[in-house]
Amino acid sequence: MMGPNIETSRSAHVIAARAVHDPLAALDPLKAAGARLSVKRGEEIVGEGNAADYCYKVVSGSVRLVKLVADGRRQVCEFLVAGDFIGLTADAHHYFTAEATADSVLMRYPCRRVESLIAGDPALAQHVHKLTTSGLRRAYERMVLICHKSAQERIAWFLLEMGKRSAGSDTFMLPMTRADIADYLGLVIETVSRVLTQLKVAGTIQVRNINRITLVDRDALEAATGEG
Amino acid sequence: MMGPNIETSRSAHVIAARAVHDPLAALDPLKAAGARLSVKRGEEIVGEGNAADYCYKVVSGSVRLVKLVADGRRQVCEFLVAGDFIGLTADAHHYFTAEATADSVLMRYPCRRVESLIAGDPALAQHVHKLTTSGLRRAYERMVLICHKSAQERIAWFLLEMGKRSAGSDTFMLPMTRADIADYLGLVIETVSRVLTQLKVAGTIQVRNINRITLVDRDALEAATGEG
DNA sequence: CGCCAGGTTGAGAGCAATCAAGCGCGGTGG
DNA sequence: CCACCGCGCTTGATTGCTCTCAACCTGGCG
Repeated sequence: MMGPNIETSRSAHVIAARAVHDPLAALDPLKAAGARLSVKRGEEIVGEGNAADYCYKVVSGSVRLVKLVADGRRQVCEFLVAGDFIGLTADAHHYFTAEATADSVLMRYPCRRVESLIAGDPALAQHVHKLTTSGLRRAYERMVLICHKSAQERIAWFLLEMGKRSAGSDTFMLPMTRADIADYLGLVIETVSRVLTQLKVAGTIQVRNINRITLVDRDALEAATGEG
Repeated sequence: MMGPNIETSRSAHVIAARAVHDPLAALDPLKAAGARLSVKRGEEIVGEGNAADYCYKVVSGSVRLVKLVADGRRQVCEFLVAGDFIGLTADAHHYFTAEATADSVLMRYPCRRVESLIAGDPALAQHVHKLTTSGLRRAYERMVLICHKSAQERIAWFLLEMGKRSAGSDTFMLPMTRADIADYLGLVIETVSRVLTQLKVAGTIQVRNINRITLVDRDALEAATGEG
């Protein structure tokens, strides 16, 4: 844990400078230590309670963070896409299960290596901390959504959110099942299906090939979120 | 801004050693820069969207982190007690409102000072990161609670949680109103009141002076959470 | 061609929200 | 000292949104 410190502190300013453009570029030295792996839809990446030996970066595809409930139900805590990190928990164990919702490619890094890299680079440390607080902010916002919004409002919000992730394109694929969406929004499959049908017949969205969505009327969707 | 850095980097190993007992002892150099302030019940400490100039540590009392919804409702995202931090967000703005649920005492620190201190102390940085991930873990767990548990189960869980905070004592004060509890658990005041009454008549708890709770039958409460 | 997982649609029930009224206690002022 | 007031809490009656249970559909694949 002391070795890497020496090496990274040597060029702290250089790394900080690069960080302006891509803070995570500071993780470049990890390339050699990282393993590229492909996972199929439904495959588990980390299990809740597992030792946090490795953390991951999503290269492509889509990942869900879930918590499993005693009675067999699930809570989808977050959907991750390309660029997102899994398992930078600063703890000895993962507190969630991560599974691919679609065929995905990941980079796997030893947590110890990442941590020592972070320890030697305050700018990187701050960026990683920012990623976590950002996750916390999103979690808080979703609590509002779940506790104070109707099924229609939640799904309208969700579709707009997915739209933003697709670089603003009006047509995009949902890389997860209705069950995933339901468990993410605190609903059941049937309710998700019903609301999507309602939005479809109202002409607000189009649904093709099950998971291909087109946002026809963004204004109507915005209005349906119950915000402003 | 430079003063603390020099002082802390000088004795990094000493601080790391102390950190075993109290990692936040590394914040000691801030004592001089910190201001002690008292806030009354209901008073706002930070407002959502405010510039993150200051962060706070709860010395005594109780604080709620809330998000305000357009229609006037609220979501209580977290309750904080002595020792907890407010506003270590690594961001320019606070993404929640913080208010005292009871008369409280806080220490206020300039964020810049704290950040530079963190930048010079990897062990402290990791500890702060750990605090944030811990908050995220709690948020995820509460999503499970809100989405998959009944009103009875949520309140049973809440009472046990409050019991743990009281050093395991069976009798303790709830430092917040029914409205706070409701907004924390995704319920309404009336439901909280009804369930507390049910637990009272069932002999599971005692309620005295409105907010003084005694856990009479912990086993029954555990069972009522719907876990194991 | 048949299977199966994922999705849709329908009927009905239930839990918590809503609406409404009343209670209890602490504080304040006459 | 007592009457009043107001906030927080309790309790009751009713509504309604979503869940549950159940049947059926659809598309991909061996």
